[in-house]
Amino acid sequence: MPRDASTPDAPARRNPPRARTGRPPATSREEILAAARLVIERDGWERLTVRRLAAELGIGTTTLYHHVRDREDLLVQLLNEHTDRTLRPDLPDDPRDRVVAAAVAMHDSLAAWPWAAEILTTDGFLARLGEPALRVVETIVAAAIEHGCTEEQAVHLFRSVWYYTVGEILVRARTRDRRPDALQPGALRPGAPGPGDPFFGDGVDMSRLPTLAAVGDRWPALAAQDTYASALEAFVDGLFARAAADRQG
Amino acid sequence: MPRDASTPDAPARRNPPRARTGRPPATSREEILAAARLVIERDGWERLTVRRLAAELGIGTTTLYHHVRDREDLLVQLLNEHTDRTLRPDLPDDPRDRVVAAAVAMHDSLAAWPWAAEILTTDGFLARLGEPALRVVETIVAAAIEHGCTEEQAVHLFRSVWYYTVGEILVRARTRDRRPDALQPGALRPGAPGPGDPFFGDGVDMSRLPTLAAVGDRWPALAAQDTYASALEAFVDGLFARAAADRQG
DNA sequence: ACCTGAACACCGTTCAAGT
DNA sequence: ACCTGAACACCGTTCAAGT
Repeated sequence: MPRDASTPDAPARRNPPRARTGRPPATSREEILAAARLVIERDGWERLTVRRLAAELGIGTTTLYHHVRDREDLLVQLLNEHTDRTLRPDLPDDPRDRVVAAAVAMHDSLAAWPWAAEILTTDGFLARLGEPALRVVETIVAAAIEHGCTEEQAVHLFRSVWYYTVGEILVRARTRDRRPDALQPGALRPGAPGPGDPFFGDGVDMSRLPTLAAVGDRWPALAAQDTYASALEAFVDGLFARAAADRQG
Repeated sequence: MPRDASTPDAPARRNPPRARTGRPPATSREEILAAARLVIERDGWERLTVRRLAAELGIGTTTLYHHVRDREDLLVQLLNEHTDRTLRPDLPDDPRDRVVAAAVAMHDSLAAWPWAAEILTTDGFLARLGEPALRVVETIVAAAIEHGCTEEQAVHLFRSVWYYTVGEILVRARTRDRRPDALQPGALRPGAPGPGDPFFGDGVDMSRLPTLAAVGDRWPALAAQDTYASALEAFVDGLFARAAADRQG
């Protein structure tokens, strides 16, 4: 029976107070996470599989399952380690600005690791977050209450901001770079849209969609502009205004 | 060389004006989509694979690739057919209300099919949408312009609303039902959180997260409440206000 | 006490050949 | 003109055994 795979190695295990019995461990949580980062950096995020990671470490695939519960557990541990290192927001005094700053910090930390997209939406993800990430959640909910929200409104506000943030990261992570010089696999496939093709209307009659037809090929360029923070501010202001109105009656 | 797999069968093919040569087609786009819907309804969305779908139709796996370009193309066709049937929003006269109504209609149509989550974020998804879905995009962008937005602001507004909507659908689709009577696979696994366990703080010191500690176990119940439409209204109002302020200087 | 080969039960996609 | 078996190149996960 393996020891609990999702818990970090107990200190006693790494600094044994007495001689251990049996085989020494072939690897550790730290080595596994380091190897995973190496694979991601060297071969790309798509190449990080349980089998590949084991091969990278020179251990049997099965052995990995003594240190991580499953693939998802590996990913959550990797992300928690990443937020541990990168999520240190500067927090303004004003509660409204604090909500925005905390959300932007969370967004930037997650968006910097495209593979985060794969686990952002898994069940109970929020509850599996490590302390640095939970601190940001705490910051947002507490600031919303400080601004005048009820506890319930504050939780709803966080959740709405979270949906927006997750959606932005997910869509962006899967949107291939459309710069003209970006050479993509499949870019020259006969069916693939090229620079000369219209963005909308592959077989659609655009005469009944005049606004989209007018935007036309400018859509991808407009969509590529980063308006996350500015729309977030609008969202937070709108949510605060609505919450205040709801409290009034 | 197969004919273009992503285009619907030409009418001439289904009603041949003269005798065809060669083998008659073993299946059609319509039969494939109908079989896919059957597999989803009967076996669940996770079970819809290219191989299973071919087996369901009684044809070789390879044959399917004459009718769909790849798995993603199958999914997009399936979703376009779904929106074709379900996306018929009632549109109010007021532009602001029209943006909200169109976004809610789009949300409800997509949220009703949990498997939509898998393709919502694929590259160029918006451009591959069918006419009913594009009509909703048109509605939102046009209404934003009617409300006073520039074309650019209107596109950005749509995109922000889209991120929020996609995030909501994705997170909800992957959040398992937490009602006490919901029996889940793995629910009795030793490591899985039970009703008695705290929601937050699996190994985290909650004393430094007082607000989350105070919310505690009530979080999942609060998170389960549907506030999509109400937060959407706040978002749209906030975006309109900000766009107006930006135009002022 | 810890590690592992081999197997289970699958995937999406493509090639070279049928019919 | 249309269809297909077989293969390619993989997956995550688990079992019954090693050492």
